[in-house]
Amino acid sequence: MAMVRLKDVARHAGVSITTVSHVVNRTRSVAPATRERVQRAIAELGYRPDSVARTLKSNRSRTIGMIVTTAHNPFFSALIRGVEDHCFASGYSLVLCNADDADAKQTAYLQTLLERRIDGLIVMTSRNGDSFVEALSRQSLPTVLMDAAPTRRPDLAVVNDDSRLGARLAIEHLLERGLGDIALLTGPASHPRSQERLAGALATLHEAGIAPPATRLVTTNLMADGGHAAMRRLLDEPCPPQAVFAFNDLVAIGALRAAHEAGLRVPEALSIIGYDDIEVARYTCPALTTVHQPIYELGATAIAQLIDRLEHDRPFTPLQSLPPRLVTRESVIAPR
Amino acid sequence: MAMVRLKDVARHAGVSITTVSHVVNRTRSVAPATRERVQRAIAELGYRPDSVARTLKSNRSRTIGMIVTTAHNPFFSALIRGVEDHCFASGYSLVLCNADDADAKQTAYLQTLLERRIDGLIVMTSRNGDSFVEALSRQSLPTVLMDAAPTRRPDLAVVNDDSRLGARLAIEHLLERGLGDIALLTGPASHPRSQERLAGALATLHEAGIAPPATRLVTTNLMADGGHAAMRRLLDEPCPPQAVFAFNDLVAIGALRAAHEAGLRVPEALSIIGYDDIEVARYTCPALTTVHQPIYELGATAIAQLIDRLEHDRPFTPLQSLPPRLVTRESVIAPR
DNA sequence: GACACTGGCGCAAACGTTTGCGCCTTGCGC
DNA sequence: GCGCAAGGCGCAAACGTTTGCGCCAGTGTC
Repeated sequence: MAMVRLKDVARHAGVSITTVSHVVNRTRSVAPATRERVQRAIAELGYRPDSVARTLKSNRSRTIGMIVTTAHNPFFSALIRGVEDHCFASGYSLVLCNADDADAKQTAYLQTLLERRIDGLIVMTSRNGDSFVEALSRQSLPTVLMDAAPTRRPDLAVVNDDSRLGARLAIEHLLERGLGDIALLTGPASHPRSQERLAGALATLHEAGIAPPATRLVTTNLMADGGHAAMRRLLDEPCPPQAVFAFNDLVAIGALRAAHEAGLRVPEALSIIGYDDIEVARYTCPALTTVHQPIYELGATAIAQLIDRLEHDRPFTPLQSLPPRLVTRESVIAPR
Repeated sequence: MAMVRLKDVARHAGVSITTVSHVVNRTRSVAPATRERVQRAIAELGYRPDSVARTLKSNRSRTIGMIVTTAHNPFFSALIRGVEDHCFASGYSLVLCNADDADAKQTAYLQTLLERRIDGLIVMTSRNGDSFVEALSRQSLPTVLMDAAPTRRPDLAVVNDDSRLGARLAIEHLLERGLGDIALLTGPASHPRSQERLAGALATLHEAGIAPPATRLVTTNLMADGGHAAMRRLLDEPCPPQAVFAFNDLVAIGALRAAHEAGLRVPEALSIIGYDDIEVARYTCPALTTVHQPIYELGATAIAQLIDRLEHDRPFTPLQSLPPRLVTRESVIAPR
């Protein structure tokens, strides 16, 4: 079925292509009678404007690219969801790219996206490689970085959760419950959020006069298997910790499982607190006490800002940090 | 930074636009000396072809659309991942659309995608609305349906897991363990996979001479909260079942949680089996016995077939059913 | 030495839009 | 009755490619 074009509509309505275009785009006034004739022709023929030709001519694609490191984390589904909803509502399309944190792949994706003339970009990777950052900075492409350090560039914005605060909430909660011997299940050193959480946790402990020994800091891959392995290492030690702060829920779930396998009751023998509040966190046994990130809102904020910039060229807010909050469930021991 | 165009390269290399284009696309022979000159010019200027203009002219966008109902199910992350990886490897881009199973939204997305001249489409929705199916059938757009009934249309292929077999595996496993009183936690009647699983389960039970009463069939929304609610209803009955077959893992996890809350030990007092084998299934306590779907492969198969069709116009295989397999963990009681 | 062929390349017309420029026709003021 | 503004519309040139057609030079054939 051949597509209907502007010229078909024009012929059918007995006007010029120009007029049809102006009717479609409301871009100059057209006599009511003509307009109606054109609109009828559009409806009868089922005309839909070709967005490829539009893009070529007008240099706007109404497409935004999103590069993520997929990490197998349900966290991302919710995030993408937040982005995608808003895109749709504003008539934008989303091109999704899983970059695996591989610098070469990120850069390749960026190239592809540029070739497709995306209007804006959202990047959420745990590590931004050099060649990627460099390639990005050569463009003047409105970009929102998630999980990154703030910058001064006017075409770059950052949207984050306030991980330092989140970590503080977690640690304070444990301390309030009388739990002073806390192990930290961190992420890789290249992961900005992990570093923030680590800094926040350490600062809070420090204020309480606690300086955890090196054995209480275990690096994980931020996935369930990593949490599991880390917890086992901790439990092998002569004197296991009273509590564990896992830097995300997947890690906490792995830790939970390791404790279960070791026959340790949570929270009686060991308290565990997570971070993210992914969907399943409330369904684990025991249900996971965790720091809630406004995941969907994080995505929505990023895209809202981007589209706002594109549509009304409003300047970027350089940094937006959304506050996390504590969700108390069952995996931390009740106060005595 | 203005983009480099074909004409810039042409000027720089002292040849015509035509020649540069042919060098880029390897589409007709060019004298070695000239070719090298052109290639050098391309490298020096950093030329990258504009895929929008290409699409306009050649009517191929190297873009494929994917419409999913996001259902908050980690299942989808893995699936999308499978699709996306293969897309990237073949130089295609993926436009992602969350349609929420809303017919109007699905149709709207389809329109948008058509306007963008996608080359192919992958649809995974639990229910394909009428207006959507009709709009789709008016196009001759190569499309792979996942989770749908096979069709005879040459531009439509279906990729599935063999849910009937999967259900059989689950039920047989329970029967082997001496569990005859089984409740089924199904999905909505509009969900093709659920119907297949239901049919498979019922058939297997029937062969064993068992016909479950209506109270043993509970419909859920295929999410954790639904599984939780369904399980509670079941436990409220005077005589709860010995075993539960949940039609996906999220439902199983909800059920697990409900059993836990009711103080019922799994699997000693109640056996639970799931479906999908999502990442977290192995980390629940007890770890979930479930039917493993080759999720990533499902996605990979769909996209591989689609791209194969687009690139080498190989005809579609109308139906591919990938075999699931049983994964035995801890949530079903051991044989006596 | 005329001829046909071939390899190497360029011209220019598409693809489906958007948009600056400018041409009519009216209507109004004087 | 003339001038002028304004409203209503169309022409044609872009946007950056791909590609059919055809030109030119060089080579081999009889």
